[in-house]
Amino acid sequence: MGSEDRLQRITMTPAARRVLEAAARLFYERGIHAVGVDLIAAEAGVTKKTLYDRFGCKEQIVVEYLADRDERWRAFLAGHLDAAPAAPAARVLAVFDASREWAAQHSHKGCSMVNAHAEISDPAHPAYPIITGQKQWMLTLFTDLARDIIPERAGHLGRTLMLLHEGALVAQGLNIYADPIGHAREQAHALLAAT
Amino acid sequence: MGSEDRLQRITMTPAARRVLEAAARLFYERGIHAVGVDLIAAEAGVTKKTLYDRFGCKEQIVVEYLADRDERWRAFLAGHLDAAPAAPAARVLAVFDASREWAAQHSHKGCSMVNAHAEISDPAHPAYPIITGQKQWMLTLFTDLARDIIPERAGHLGRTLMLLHEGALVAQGLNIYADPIGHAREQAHALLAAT
DNA sequence: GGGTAGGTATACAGATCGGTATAGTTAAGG
DNA sequence: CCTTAACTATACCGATCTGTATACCTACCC
Repeated sequence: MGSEDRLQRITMTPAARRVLEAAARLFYERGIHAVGVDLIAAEAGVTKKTLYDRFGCKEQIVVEYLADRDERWRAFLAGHLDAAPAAPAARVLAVFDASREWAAQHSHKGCSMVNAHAEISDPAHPAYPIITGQKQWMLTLFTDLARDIIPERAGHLGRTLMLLHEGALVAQGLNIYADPIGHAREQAHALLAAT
Repeated sequence: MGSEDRLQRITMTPAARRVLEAAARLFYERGIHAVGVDLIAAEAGVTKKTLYDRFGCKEQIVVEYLADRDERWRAFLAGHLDAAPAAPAARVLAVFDASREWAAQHSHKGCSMVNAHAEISDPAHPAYPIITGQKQWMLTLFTDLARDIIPERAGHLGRTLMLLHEGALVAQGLNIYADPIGHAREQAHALLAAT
């Protein structure tokens, strides 16, 4: 949480919000390097001057895009976990349910973090820790949930759930077959039942 | 096979080969849009004119890059499958072994097809069928292998293996934890043993 | 021995890139 | 009433982008 605060601190005026919305849509849909600031400004209905007054540089827009997406996803997931039954296995399945719903709404092209990682190679890039941070956080989450099921093999189970989840996101983005997240959920269910 | 022949047909002179090698390395490492033709030509020790005489346009270099990588991977995998025991389960594990070895050698940043898909949004792009084609081919392979184990649930098992495999490639590329492909192999083994 | 294929070297064209400069507008707040 | 923040509009900068043009070299092959 602290890391996002240090990175993502920008006066979120109405125009800035429109810029971020347009940038998020374009970056996700076409890729980061393929989208220029002129296009972002035009799509946001905003002058380039305003854009640069708010964000300073394109790199900062990228950082805000990923940090915002990360924040929204965590909040979305938290909502699903709060609404889920207390049974440990049900909470694991709630993660997959959240992912399926999220994918249907915002991400038909796979995980934005994975996609961004394909374009951002330099670990010194300010957006880099956001990408790896979310994945580490997800692994920790799965491991924590696994600890309530089989404490002695929490790490092992957590890593397996992570694999199923990431694989499902890729399969969903590349349209390899229908409803891979549902399939992953089913596999997770079988895995937990066998324990 | 037929589709690659139609797409990838370029006179592979020594200079063209050097261009392709440089482009493959740079595209994979830094992303496709982030790498310019001038850099490719310089790294290949070749004039821009030669580059354009061989490939015509940058897009064609991208196509050759992905088609070549796809071809190499399939040949690499075929070698591992040929060397594997005839037992169906062993052949499944051989795929994961091949992936682990391939990743250690050529791909520390995840699957080049998935990464390229993050940058190529347009399905009309000539490289698009190469990307989706490889994933479909892998799903078919897993399903065919699964058919020799439990014919009545081959599709189901094939999709699960695909999930584990894709998830492992992502986890490996993002460095989420150590040796995810080995972990996926282990899970595949447990899955087949339980059948 | 002349044509052709595969090169090198260099210069350039037109578009687009990220980013800046200048000038003016509008609304809120002490 | 005057300042300031948040904007619009437009023009511009230098760098970099994909792609082309011109001229020359060299080996091979019929």
